[in-house]
Amino acid sequence: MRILIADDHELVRDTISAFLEREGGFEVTKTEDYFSAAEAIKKKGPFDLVLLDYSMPGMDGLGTLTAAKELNRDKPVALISGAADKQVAQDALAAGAAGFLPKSMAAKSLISAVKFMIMGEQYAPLDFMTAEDPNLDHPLKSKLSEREFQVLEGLCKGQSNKEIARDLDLQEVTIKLHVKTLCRKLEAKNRTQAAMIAKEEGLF
Amino acid sequence: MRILIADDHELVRDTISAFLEREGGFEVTKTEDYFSAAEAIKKKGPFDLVLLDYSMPGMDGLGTLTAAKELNRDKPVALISGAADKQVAQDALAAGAAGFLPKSMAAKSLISAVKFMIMGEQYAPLDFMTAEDPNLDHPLKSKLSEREFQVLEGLCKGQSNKEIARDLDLQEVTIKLHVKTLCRKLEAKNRTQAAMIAKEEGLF
DNA sequence: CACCATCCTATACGAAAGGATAGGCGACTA
DNA sequence: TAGTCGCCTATCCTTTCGTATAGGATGGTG
Repeated sequence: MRILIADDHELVRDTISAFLEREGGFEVTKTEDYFSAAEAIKKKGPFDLVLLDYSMPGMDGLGTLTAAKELNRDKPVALISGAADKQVAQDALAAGAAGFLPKSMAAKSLISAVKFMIMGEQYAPLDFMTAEDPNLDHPLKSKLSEREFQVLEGLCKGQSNKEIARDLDLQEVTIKLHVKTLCRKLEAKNRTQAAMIAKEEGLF
Repeated sequence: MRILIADDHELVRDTISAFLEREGGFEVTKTEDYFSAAEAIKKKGPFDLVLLDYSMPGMDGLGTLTAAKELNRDKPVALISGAADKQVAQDALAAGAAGFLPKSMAAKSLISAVKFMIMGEQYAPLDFMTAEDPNLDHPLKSKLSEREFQVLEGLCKGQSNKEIARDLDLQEVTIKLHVKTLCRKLEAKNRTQAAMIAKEEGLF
């Protein structure tokens, strides 16, 4: 079985390929960017599996991935990434990627995953895909002040301004103020919409 | 490789086992309920993989699954199901199941999945796990009348009663009524909480 | 220091929401 | 036919929300 691995981090590239060769008995070709990967695919015919780093020179989103897949005559092409989040993984799989491999995954699982994808299945670590998106420091949290954030939490519980005021030991008018500014920042036109936006962001 | 498959539907049991034997070269043992499955595990030693139907005589939730796993000396035990939803699958995987196989899956993928699980990995169909839970006829939908449901949708968009009334071509007072009864049914104390409840149910 | 931002409070007013009660209408059922 | 139920409308009233405007307290910064 022949595998192409393209990653600009030499360490990653070499350890993964060494492991695949030694433990999995695969024949591995290595390149360090997308351009040379494309070259390799053209020259050395379709590989049984192509692993592309999501963030390396030449990679420009999912278009590059589908291009690679065409080059490889529709044989499986998967993404490797150290940083990308669940959303990217889902999009990639929807776009026809054979799989998504976080660099954090266990080496042993890597072999299984590679074999799995070569068989034509789609792979992604279940815990990775299932995990609630902690959204890396919520974009909201940085926009809102501490107080506004607390008030937003109250909104999400369906509390009235008065109740929130009691909980935070403030006056009701103050809560009103926070609700207003908070709605402006979230581009919500009222408390209900603000609460829904927070919910959609996976907050609370 | 030795596999045990336990399913009370004879057709399912036989077709799957026949396929696994012919195409995968596995040695398959069949039983029709959990009790005889447990017997088989005790007698014929640990299997490389045990497939349990989620709804067959003797199965009582996830406890039965972990029990089977112990019996099988911690070798992989997976669930098969025709009807169970994503939530069950997630819980099963969290409880240590080796995988979750909907009966709808392609036979070819079944072989891959079985091999994958025998290697010690966790398997579940990505599209199944990723899909938004259409929650089989939302429990809410049955409690609420058609109108109330439409109004709830408006609430989730953060619309005012007036806006909802315009959209549904009704009077504002009517919307108020629906909001009130809808809140009572959902045990929400106001529109915001009702919207949050709907959101949590994965609605809209 | 003056300046600015954030947070808190106060007063006031119009808009919206929430609650109660009552009645009309169509559909279904005993 | 009368009774029931879901849906719609109406009136009345209270509470809550949303907005505006103004001012005080604090803490950091040039």
